[in-house]
Order: sequence, then structure tokens, then C-alpha cells
Amino acid sequence: MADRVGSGAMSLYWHVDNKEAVFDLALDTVLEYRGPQQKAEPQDWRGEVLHMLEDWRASMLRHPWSASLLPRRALGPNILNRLELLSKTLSAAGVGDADLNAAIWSLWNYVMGATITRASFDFLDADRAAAQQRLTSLSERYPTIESSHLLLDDDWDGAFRKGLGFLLDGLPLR
Amino acid sequence: MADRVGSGAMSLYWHVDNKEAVFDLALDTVLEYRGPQQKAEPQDWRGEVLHMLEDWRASMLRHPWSASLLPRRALGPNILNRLELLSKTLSAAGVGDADLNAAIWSLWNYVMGATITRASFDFLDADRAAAQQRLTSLSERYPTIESSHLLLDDDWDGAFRKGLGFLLDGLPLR
DNA sequence: ACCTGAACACCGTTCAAGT
DNA sequence: ACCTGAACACCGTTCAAGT
Repeated sequence: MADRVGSGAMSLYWHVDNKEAVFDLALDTVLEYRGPQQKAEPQDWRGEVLHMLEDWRASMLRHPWSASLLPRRALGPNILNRLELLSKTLSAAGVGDADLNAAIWSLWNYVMGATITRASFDFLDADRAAAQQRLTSLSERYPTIESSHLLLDDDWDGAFRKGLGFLLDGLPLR
Repeated sequence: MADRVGSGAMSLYWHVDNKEAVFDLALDTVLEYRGPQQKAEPQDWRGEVLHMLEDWRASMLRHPWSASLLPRRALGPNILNRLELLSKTLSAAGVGDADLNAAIWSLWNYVMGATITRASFDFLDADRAAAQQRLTSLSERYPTIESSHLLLDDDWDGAFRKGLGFLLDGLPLR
């Protein structure tokens, strides 16, 4: 990092407490959200939620280190902004107060899990062909998994959207 | 670890390649699943899924290091066993082949996200009172979050079960 | 106010040598 | 076959000293 900035390695400590602090700053920077580009239809809550969560995931996947980082970091302002926005949207859509928090956390869980999993598969499978091979032979002993190609299907984006749809379908609206 | 076994630190390297290998072994050991204790009603697919996923989460929370570890690890036999079981149960419950993988991954995502988040909040909030204080002041600038007590509600188990219910409700059955 | 190099503590691993 | 200590590389951080 000091190289990138063109300074001595120790100079950084003047500006920042320690490594952890750098992580906090970097993470929250990645997670800035500017909202949907054109003003959306006021009634399209599904579209709004979908857009925000897909952007969330995409932002993190652009910086794969951020995925493994998020869980252990403090809640920065940009994360809280997203949660606030999510709250408002869901509430307006008709999710009752008694269900609101559970709904938000379930969406959070879903995005976190999907993003972290996706990012780490990228790491593991740097060598695409070898990975296919490995997963195929792994599958052999698990018939249902094998026949559905659970481990071989690599339409991650599609799976993300589809599963998110299931979850949104399950949210109880007033 | 060498202390625990009562050997010199370097002796470990005879039995195991390196640190990573130890992690792989430890993780898969944690995730062993014995199935529901008493033979469940054959038709109670929801109960079966719920039991397996709650056990999954509980197993990992018993060893909080495992949560942050899972994403970057290889898929061990015990994990695959769980996925296989999940496949079979959902399929039998009536989830169509075209939806099956998305359904499985969405449950996986949910469990991963919930467990990792929960485990790391425990780490961060070693000091309960200070954490409450910190979260309260954080909430101030986010009215919807504040009024719903999103950050202060600590019924994690309840939220997990409830959100999981939403997701299961949203799965399309034939 | 801002930058720097020397020094230290910590930790994963290698290797040659033991039994 | 199994264990060990010495040694090394790596990295986050402290501190006293510079401008």
C-alpha cells in the first residue's frame, strides 16, 4: 500500500491507527450506494429492493477481499444507509412492524451468504478446468447432487436473482 | 495445538501438511450431521429442513472460528452430505427440478449469512453494555432502523427461524 | 505537521539431525 | 516411523529521530 502511495511503509501509521482501521475505511467506501439511477416507479418495491441488493453484491464482488471482510467489521455509515433504505422500502411495501426486522435480516443473510460464497469459489477455482474435474468426481458419491449438477451449474447471477425471488415471495405483506 | 497434544510444535508437521489442512479437517469434523433424532413423520419436510439447518447453524456457533472459515474451505464430505440430504428432502416435498438448485443455494446462503453474522457480532460485542451504547448512538441518524430497534433486538435464534420461514414459504412447490 | 529506518514480537514453515 | 530445535522469512507495530 505504501508503494502505491509512494511513501515509506511507516508513514501510513501517521494517518491511520492500524491495519484494522484501513479495512474499516476500505470496506465502507466499497459499499456506498447512490440509489436507483432513474427515479423508479413509486410502487415498484420489488424492483427497488432487487436493484439495491444486486448492486450490493456486485459492489462487493468487484473487490473480493471485501466479502470475507464484511462480517467481522463494524457497521459503517454506508451499510447503515442501505439497511435504512431497505427498512423504508419494505415497510412501505406492506411488511408489518412485527415482521420487519426478521425480513431485513433475512435479506442481509441472503446477500452475505451469496456474496461470500461466490467470492470464495472464485478464489478456489482459479484453475477452471481442474475445478470442474474436482467437482465432478466429488459429486459422484452424492446422487441427487450429481443429477441436478448442483456443483457444476455456474450461472451464479441467475441463481442469485432466482433465490432472492423466492425469499421476496415469502415475505408476508399486510 | 502442540501444547494440547503434549508434543513439540514441529511434530505436527509430520501428521499434516500445513495449517490449511488442519482447518479443512477441523471444519468438516464440526459439520457432521446425524439426522433427526427420532424418525420424523415422512411428510414433515419443513420440520426436517428446519432441523437440519438449525443444527447446521448451531454446530458452527459452537465453534465460532468455523463460521469465518467455511467460505474459503473446500467442500468436505460432511457438507456434501448435508447438501445431498437437502436436495432429497426438497425434491420429495415438491420443488421442481428447474428450481431445485436455486432453492438449495438460497438456503445455503441464508444459513451462511446468518451464522457468519451472528458469530462475528459475538466477537465484536464481547462487552455487552458498551455495544448497546454504541449501537444506540449509531441508530440515531437512521430513523426507520431506530424505531424498529433493528440493531438492538437480540433474539437471534427467533429471527433466524422466522426469516427461514419466509424463505421456505417462498419456495415454489409443484 | 508529517515522514522515516532501525528494531522487536509473532508465527508458519523448512531442514538437518535425532531416536 | 516419528519427533525435535535451530534457523529463516514474513509482517504488523513501536519508537526515537529526522525535516
